[in-house]
Amino acid sequence: MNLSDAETLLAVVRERSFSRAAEQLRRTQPAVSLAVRRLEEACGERLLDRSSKQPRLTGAGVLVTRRAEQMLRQRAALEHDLLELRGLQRGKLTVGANESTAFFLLPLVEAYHARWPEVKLEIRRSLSRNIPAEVLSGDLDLGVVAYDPEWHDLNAPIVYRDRLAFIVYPGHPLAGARRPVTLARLGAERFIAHNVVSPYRDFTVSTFRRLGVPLNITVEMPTIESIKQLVARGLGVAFVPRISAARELDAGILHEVPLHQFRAERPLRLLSPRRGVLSHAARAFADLAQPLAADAVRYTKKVR
Amino acid sequence: MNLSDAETLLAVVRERSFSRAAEQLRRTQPAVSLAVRRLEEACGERLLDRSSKQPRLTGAGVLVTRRAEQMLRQRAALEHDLLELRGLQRGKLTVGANESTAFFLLPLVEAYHARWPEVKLEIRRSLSRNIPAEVLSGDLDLGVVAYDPEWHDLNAPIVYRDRLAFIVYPGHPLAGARRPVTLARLGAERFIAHNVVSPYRDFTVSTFRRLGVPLNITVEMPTIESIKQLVARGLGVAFVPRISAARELDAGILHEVPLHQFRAERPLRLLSPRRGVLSHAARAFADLAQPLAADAVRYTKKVR
DNA sequence: TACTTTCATAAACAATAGTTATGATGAGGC
DNA sequence: GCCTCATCATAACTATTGTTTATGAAAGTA
Repeated sequence: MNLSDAETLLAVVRERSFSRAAEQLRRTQPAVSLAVRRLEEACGERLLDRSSKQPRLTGAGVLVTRRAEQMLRQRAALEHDLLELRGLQRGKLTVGANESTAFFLLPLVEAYHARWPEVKLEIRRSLSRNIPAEVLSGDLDLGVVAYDPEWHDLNAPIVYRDRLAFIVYPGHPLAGARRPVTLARLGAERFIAHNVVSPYRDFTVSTFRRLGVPLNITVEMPTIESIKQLVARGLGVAFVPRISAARELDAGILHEVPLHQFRAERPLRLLSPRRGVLSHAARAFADLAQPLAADAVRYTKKVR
Repeated sequence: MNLSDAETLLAVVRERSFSRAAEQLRRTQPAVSLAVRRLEEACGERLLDRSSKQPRLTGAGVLVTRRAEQMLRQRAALEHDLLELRGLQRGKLTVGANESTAFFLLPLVEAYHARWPEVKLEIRRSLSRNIPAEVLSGDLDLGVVAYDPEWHDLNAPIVYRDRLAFIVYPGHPLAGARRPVTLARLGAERFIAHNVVSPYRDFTVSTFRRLGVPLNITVEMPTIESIKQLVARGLGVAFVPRISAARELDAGILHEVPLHQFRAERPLRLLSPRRGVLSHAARAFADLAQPLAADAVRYTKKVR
């Protein structure tokens, strides 16, 4: 059984004539006759009674047309689905990020969702080092990491440059500092740190050690959000990715203090499979990330 | 888009391999590759991501397989429908008859329905003279009439021989008559007649006239059923098709009186289109009518 | 009865799908 | 790290299928 033959049968029924059906389908009349015959042979039943003036459906013909209509409806629905998918009125997109890079995604998610509300966008927390493999395996459509995986089958363009910001609460003695502060002056501070191993944390610990400055970590918290809250309440100071504290810094809830001798800047990269198929939804996300990234780069440069 | 290509895609997804799918479908591997590619070209989307070890469905692929499954399910359902139709577990059959021939159909309907309860059997009352045209036009699948239409495009085999029975109520003076009664003795009877013009009635009226016997019609009734009831209550006598009174005659509610000089026997014919398609349901009905008819013929002959 | 319309059929041609042979690519074993 | 095996892609060729052109048969219509 063949969809185009089914279409032909329906045309014959609709037009009540083989020749008119042929005309409408831009075929010749024998082609229509043969199509109907093919169907009849496939079904082992006569589908049209040609004995009277107008072709009439037989009982079997009624069954066949009913099912054929269903099938063609499915095909039409599929075409519609695909159009939607292409127009991003449908689809699913899973982006992997770890806790700190997730902050970078927030404004992107917002923009993406505003533009294409019908695409289901999922940000999946994942261990930074697993993300490349997950992108490659297809578990993730895209990934955001703070390092270059240097895998030949992954694209990993830089989409953002973030840096660690040293934050304090507004009443802190350093809060108003205009000029960069030396790291040595932080030896007396009580630090609130992330209890997850990350490149940022490693860098911080090793830099302090190198300069012989004591790093006094008094509290460890599982999320950046909780770290910011503690800092805002004056319980300590912290290093956090700047993007993750942007809102609080703007609002004056937290203050950033510029530092000498400490520059923890990491480019964020958007990982996508080089060979695999990027969905329309993923491509749109990447396209959206690019200009936003440019802005972000300019912004961080200006501030720095 | 093509159902067999859709099947191929599903096989690839199921087997997670082009070559295994090919094996299962009794095709070569390139045939499978081409089928998938055809689908992809038809959709304008990649459907399978071949970059990883196992082919993976893309978003578009998920949409396509979902719809393809639906379509194939429809096709399977259609096959099932056709099997049912062929096995008479489904279908519809419309048989045309007029009021008197309908009685002939009663035992047939019973037998047919008992054998194939899933076939919707409709007995449609129709004017006798219209039935041939309705069979030909397809409004009726079959027709039963008491005359030979002699249309070259209708089959009209005799399936039953019925005759007019002269019926009286059990207490009637003629009720017990062993030997045939002459028509002249009926001149004093009060007749209950059908108020519909029919070959039977015409024959009766003209026979009485020819023999100079008065035909005293005191009541006219619209249905045979009502005539029988009046006769049973002793309100008069009547001529009715024997088949229509068979039950009452057997039960002794009515008595048949054999007559001299009066033999109104008409063969009932089953009309079917000679060129058009007979449904399985109709053919089964005709096949059922044939042996039953033979019995009936023997039976009436015996009684006569 | 001749004419017209409609569908069926046959032969030739065109298009499509399938096969064989071979190449590219990546995974796994040594 | 190199080789081998497995898997899918590609190209050329072949087979199959579908379409057209040409014609015939049947039935309705003037």
